[in-house]
Amino acid sequence: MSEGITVFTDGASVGGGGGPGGWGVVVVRGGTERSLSGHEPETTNQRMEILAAIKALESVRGFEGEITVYSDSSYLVNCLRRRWYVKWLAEGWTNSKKQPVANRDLWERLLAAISDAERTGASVEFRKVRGHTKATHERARGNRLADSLAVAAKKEAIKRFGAS
Amino acid sequence: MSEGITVFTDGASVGGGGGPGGWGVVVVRGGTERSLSGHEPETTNQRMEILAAIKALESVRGFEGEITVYSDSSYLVNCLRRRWYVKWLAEGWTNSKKQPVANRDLWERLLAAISDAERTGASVEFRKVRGHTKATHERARGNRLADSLAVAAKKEAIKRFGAS
RNA sequence: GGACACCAAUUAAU
DNA sequence: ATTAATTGGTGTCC
Repeated sequence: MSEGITVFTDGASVGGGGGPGGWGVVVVRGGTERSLSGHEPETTNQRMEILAAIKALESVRGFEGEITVYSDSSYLVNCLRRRWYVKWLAEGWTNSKKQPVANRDLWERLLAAISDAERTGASVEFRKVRGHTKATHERARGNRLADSLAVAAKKEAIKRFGAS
Repeated sequence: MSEGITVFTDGASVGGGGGPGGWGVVVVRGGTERSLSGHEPETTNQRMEILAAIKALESVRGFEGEITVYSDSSYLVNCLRRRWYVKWLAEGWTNSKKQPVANRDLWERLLAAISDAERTGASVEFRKVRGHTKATHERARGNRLADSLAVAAKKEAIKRFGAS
């Protein structure tokens, strides 16, 4: 029987606004855990949250089964669960204020990654987790791990590219 | 030639949140040092930091020359250096979260004190110092002195008005 | 108006 | 070293 994959993602950036940032991903499959992370010289917290999800899906490409992605970003999770993107696609990538949707490049990559996964036999579900919880259940632990990776990656970015 | 004035300010309060608190100011002018302090029965650390700066400027009223105010409060220093107050004034004293700006009464007194000093021929500059440093340079020493005064004043407040 | 993140600093408590 | 309280900022959407 095909066990599903559980993924935890998180992003971090200096100042929340423009600056160095990092992302972290923890992939749990069966009893094993894999983690990835990366950084960027100039980004935002939101971009890192989206990029983490993209990297997560790209890292499990070809998997046939259920993929559950946990994130503490309502920005990311609501886009998928509440299907904001449907409206964005229909309206030519403008939001409810008629402004261009931010981070369109990453949203498009993410939607493509999801489509790709589903085309090859996976199902993808996004779920919200509370960030910064002291709880001990797996979701909380996974989120903390992803957070650690993101923060470490962000620090690496600061070291390489200079602080804000 | 007119030597500048250097001022060190600090505030302290019980619990960081509401409680008794105190402030301390050290004024260095030429070779001489003057210090002031005071306390309040119910205040916050932030209010004490602002009040210390107000008291400092009021204590050198009429001075014509450069006044440098050192504080370890980024709350205080950022407001002045990053000109948060310009936005607050323009937006009717609401912050970026559309909430009323906290401690408006003290900010207004401080801005008035600065205007007053500049109107009478002084220039005022705020600078950040790291708090609780063991360094030996003058800024660190001044900050420690101001800190001692603030803490002593806070203790006096506790004695007079009861602990938290 | 609502929501979730990201970040900064200070102050304290043990 | 960790937990908790205050203040401030930006990123984004509905």
